Amino acid sequence: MAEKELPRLRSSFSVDCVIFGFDDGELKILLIERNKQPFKEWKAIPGNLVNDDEDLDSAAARILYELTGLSEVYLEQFHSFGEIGRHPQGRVVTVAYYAIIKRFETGLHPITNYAKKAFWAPANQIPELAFDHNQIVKKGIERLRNEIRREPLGFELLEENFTLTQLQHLYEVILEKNIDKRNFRKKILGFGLLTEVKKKRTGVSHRPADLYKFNKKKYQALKGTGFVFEI
Amino acid sequence: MAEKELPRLRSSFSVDCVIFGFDDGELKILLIERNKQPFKEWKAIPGNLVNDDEDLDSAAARILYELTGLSEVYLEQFHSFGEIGRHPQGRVVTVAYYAIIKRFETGLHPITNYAKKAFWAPANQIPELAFDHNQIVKKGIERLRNEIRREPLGFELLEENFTLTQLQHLYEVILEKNIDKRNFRKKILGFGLLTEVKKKRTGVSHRPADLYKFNKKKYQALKGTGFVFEI
DNA sequence: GCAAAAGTGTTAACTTTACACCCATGT
DNA sequence: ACATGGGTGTAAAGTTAACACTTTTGC
Repeated sequence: MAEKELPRLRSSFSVDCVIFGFDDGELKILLIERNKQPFKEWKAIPGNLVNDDEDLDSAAARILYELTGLSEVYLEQFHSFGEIGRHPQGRVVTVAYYAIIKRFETGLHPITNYAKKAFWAPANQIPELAFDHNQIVKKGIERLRNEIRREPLGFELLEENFTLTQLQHLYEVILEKNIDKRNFRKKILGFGLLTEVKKKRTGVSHRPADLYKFNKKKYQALKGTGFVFEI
Repeated sequence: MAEKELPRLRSSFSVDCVIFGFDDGELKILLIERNKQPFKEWKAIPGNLVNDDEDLDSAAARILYELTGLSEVYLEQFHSFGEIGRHPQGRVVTVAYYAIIKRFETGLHPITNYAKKAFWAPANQIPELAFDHNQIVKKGIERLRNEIRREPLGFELLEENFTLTQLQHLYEVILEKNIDKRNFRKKILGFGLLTEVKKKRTGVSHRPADLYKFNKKKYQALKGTGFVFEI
């Protein structure tokens, strides 16, 4: 902790975001190095106080945008944390969101002053973080693991066009189990939600894989009629 | 709305509880009639501001206790609501919890001043409520419906000893679908989590049903080894 | 031609669904 | 004896799990 006396805040609330990306065959989380007290220079997940004229969802979207420049992103509230001593300057309840972004799309140019820098850390090697952020990250990962089985979130983590092997690998990493290739393909193609696109995947020294993209509109329509995506 | 000018609150947070009971073959929700401005005399779900020296979970437990006298109860946070205009007196973010209680155990003696009276309303006939409480109730019911399929919450709604028909009926009402009697029994007994107790169910003019109770300890143990309860 | 990942079907095990009759009690 | 809900098993359909070889490309 090692903080000096800081002014007391009035009771207040904030939003913190667990931002997931997938790269190098790993699930990653976006961290910042804080540029402000308290916990100045500590690593943390992006978060900030909510403005008086701002919804929670808008605050989460703003924080994400300030950090990544991305705006059309899967973003969902998952839990609020309000232990008495979680913030050294006063009572701050935080509402935690998780976001899923296509990692490759963003160059991480924080247009905000609260982050000295931003970087990706592997989800299973998160360093000690400010506040109760380790707890928030833990709960966020749990939630992602649960949700990704019943909602087609995996596609949000990959480029628009992807191979079935990439997709399978993503599920294997997040769910921490091996999946049979043939059964996986049978099931995922059986949903009829993937459209095959021109064969590509060039530059690899082996047979090039077919590329697919996820048909989001079709999923939305099916979902309305009671269809449940389930891996 | 029809409220007169009221003092502005500082930005603050509260806890609201969707309290479920099951009775007369119906899912019920505990409502109060408010005794205080704003929304004095409106119907609402129980809720209150969180004290400065109180965790969110403790606040939820306190509110439940004040209303029902119950304390060892399934109680879980499910969503926070923070739209800008949701509270007429200022910015109040509320953290919503749902609680599941054995309906018969409590006599509803509110030991609190914020409720004029408390009463049970059928979950599908909720009147117009104060604040955004209708929205909170709606989301709470959705959550219960999802959770009850994967967590053995149904038992929390019944008396300690119950018949399989009662249990089946509960699932039918909450999930809004018919369930085959033989298949239901096969599955639920197959988990090995129900212990048969002395035959009773007296006073009914037909063959008396066997009574069972849920073995919570066994469930906890199994859960630790990866077992998933699923209806 | 070799290394590397892509692609492809069948069978057995298991799970889910559908379905109908006799039983124990109170009146 | 009759009305009422309690209790029971089997077979077909569907789903999941296990498993191995050929194909296409770059080098």
